[in-house]
Amino acid sequence: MVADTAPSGAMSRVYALSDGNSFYASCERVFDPSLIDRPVVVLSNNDGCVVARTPEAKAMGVPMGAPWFEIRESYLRAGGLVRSSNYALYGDMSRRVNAIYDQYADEVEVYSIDESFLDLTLAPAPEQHARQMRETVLRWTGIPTCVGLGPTRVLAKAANHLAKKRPEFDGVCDLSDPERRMTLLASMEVADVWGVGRALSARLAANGVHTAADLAALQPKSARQILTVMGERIVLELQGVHCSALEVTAPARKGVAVTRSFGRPVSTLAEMEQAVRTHAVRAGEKLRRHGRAAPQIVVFYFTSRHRDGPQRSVSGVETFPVATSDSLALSAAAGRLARRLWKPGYLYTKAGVMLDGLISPTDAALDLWHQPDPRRGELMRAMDAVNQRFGRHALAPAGVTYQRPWGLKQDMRSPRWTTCLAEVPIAKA
DNA sequence: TCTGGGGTCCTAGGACCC
DNA sequence: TCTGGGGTCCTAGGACCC
Repeated sequence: MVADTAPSGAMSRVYALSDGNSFYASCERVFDPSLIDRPVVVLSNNDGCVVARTPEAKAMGVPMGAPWFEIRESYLRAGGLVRSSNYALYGDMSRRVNAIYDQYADEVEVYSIDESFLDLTLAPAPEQHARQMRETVLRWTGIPTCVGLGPTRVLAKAANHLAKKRPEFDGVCDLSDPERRMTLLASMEVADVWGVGRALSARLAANGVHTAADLAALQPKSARQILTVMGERIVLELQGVHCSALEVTAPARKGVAVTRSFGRPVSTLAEMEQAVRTHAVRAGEKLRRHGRAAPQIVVFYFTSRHRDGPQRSVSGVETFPVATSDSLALSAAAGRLARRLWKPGYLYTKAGVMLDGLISPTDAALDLWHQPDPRRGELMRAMDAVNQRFGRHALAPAGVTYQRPWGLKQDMRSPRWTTCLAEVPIAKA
């Protein structure tokens, strides 16, 4: 039996999932018309692998996640175009798109840089409403989107998947109607259901579950046996039973990590120390932006499995007397850990700083012997304000430099068209 | 030369306690 | 003769997501 509303007569809702098509690549196209109708890929940090592809690049057979060094030659030879990722641009475009969603929906949950859940329950004709919204987003920002509609978030996600894959939907798919829903879910592989990855779909296949409709037809109890509570929730939501609401206000951060591959391998302690101290300062900025404090810091670094030579992977932790978001304290601790863990004779390729178990600074355990210096808070606020005004690298603690030979590769980054005054486009008469 | 970065949630199992 | 059992807390690791 298929339940179509939440129990006890609760009002059934209409959720939408709207996302930008090939979002990063679409952002690049908005400001560079020479990319229109051409194959374009956008690369991950460090120009490592492909993270976004225009339909033309997909048609050339470039797989998602393809290592750039592997496809580079043949891709460029075939006329493909490429950009390093430009997060300043994508983040700003995302903000603009969400500002439009806000005008069309009662509530918006920003789920990721290119996806938002919308509550369209009060819209008289949700599908029409979604089509109008889609047109407005395209006209005002230049970003093409697809929208999926359904009574639960899992169904809205599934509908969005169908809207993207099936041109006949023209960018909007509605799974509100139970009969139509079962027909369409039967055409969808179970691995394409939100929350079902490689491991779970293998487990499901062993139980004869191959399509999204098969999964929706399971008894929630058997789903729980096969997939634990997550699976039970997915099945209920596929059946139209509302289990998860929108998270309109972002929940407090639990962890923060800053990790980077090096532009080239690092073999000296001086460089390693500088790298992790720089990561720690960035982590401190994130902590303060989210209003959190870290009780401890973890530093790690390792060599690459993809390289010959001796391998080494280490990590160490230092606990603070009082949870902190002070960049100077974080950086000093990171430096100590880097030294403590150091062993020469290796080509290290990646290092990172992780802060977990974050708390609110006001909950930081008060310690009679370790009273935080109030001037440190002032200093951090001043530093953040200066960097906000004059750019991220304007002011940094000693021992942290942004002239890093070990830093990122991003040789093909487009200008920060919308967020950096020196790089805004100039219209010619 | 060369394979991203940053999150969340859940579970199993060990430590510890009474 | 005979050597408990149940609860809680924490952590590591797996799985998933974009």
